[in-house]
Amino acid sequence: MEMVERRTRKPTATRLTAGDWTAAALEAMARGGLAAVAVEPLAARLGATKGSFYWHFANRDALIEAALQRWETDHTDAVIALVEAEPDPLARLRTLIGTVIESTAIPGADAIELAMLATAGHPHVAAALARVTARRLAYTARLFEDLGLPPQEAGHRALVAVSAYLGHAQLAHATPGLVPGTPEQRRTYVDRLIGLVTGP
Amino acid sequence: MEMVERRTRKPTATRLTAGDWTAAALEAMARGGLAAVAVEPLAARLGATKGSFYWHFANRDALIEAALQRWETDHTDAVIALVEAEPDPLARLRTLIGTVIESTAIPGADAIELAMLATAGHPHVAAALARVTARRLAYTARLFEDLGLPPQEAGHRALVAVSAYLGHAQLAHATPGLVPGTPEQRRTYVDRLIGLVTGP
DNA sequence: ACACCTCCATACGGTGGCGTATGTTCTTCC
DNA sequence: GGAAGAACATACGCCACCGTATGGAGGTGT
Repeated sequence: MEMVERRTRKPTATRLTAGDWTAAALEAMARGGLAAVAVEPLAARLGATKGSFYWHFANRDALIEAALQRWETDHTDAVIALVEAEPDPLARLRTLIGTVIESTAIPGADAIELAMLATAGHPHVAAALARVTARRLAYTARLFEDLGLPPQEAGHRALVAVSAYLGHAQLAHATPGLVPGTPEQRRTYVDRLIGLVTGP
Repeated sequence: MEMVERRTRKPTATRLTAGDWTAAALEAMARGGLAAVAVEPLAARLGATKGSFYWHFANRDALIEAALQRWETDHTDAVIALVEAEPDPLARLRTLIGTVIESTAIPGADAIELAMLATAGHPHVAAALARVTARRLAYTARLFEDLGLPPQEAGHRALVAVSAYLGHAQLAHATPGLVPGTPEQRRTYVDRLIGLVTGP
């Protein structure tokens, strides 16, 4: 809600790059969804005008596409890299589930993801979402296979696990009170969830 | 973009009721989300004008509130009533999970629900969603308690089950190709899901 | 059959966002 | 240090939607 300071933002940064716009677009998307990725509000937030934007991008859709691509590459492999550091398959699965469930408790951590799910009707969003989800499912299924499960069984459990994460993210966002609130409650819940998806 | 035919729609239906507007609002919400619940498009779709709408409702928000309330009362107890017809707790759980997962395979069946999750930021939507979700969780937890599980354990499994449903609905909507496609695949998946959430 | 109330159409002003056209400043490079 | 181009500002027309104001068509009772 900054009031005046229009021309006194940063000592540098009089000029903007395309990356500044995509970053602002992702930030806006995290707060207000895809609808908040609007040229003029973004320009106001960046202390610029549309004239700048339409030099860097052809139109709003081009910005959305660029922002999604950036998110996809930046964010997708982060968790996988973290998980891959664990030694054995079971520890990797624990780390994976624990990390993603814990992320739902951090306000705004999954905001972009939820915004994308909320706008799955948009072509670019649907495409990005499909790629990321496919990779997640494949990776999770591979973890179950490493645990010794046959492919179909591993696929089913991966689907349950990913669904449980997505649903949990939804619940944590839409109805925070109905989800484990304290870190300990989350820990025991995560343990129980892991126990169920790795059950006999 | 209809050109003329303004007064030649249905033989009857010259006058509209508030219920007609809420029904149209829910239909629009199922197709295009909350943003599609717009007064003028709805009026055009109903063959009327805004003059009619603003006689029945104070503003757009009042329509949204009425539509949500109608959905909440109409749709909430439907599944529960169906499930409650089953004899024993395990059969109820099977029917519940089978029904809701199967509903994700029917195109547009969960559209309103997904639209609401997509717009959980809206106050009325958040409130309706919280009420419905709370009742679902409580009911599902009660099913697990009827299976002989202690309250906390039942609550955890209910959370897993509801999350798995919500996540599955998201996946089925956003990335239909990554979810069991044929009825048989769904059946075996549902069996496996039930087996996991009812596991030891 | 006439006044009345209900229900609706028409017309209007306002807002917020998109995209374009054109001028303006800053940079860079010779 | 001046021209060329890059990066931006300004101003405009356009569209979609919200909400209001006002008048006019229906029924309805008496």
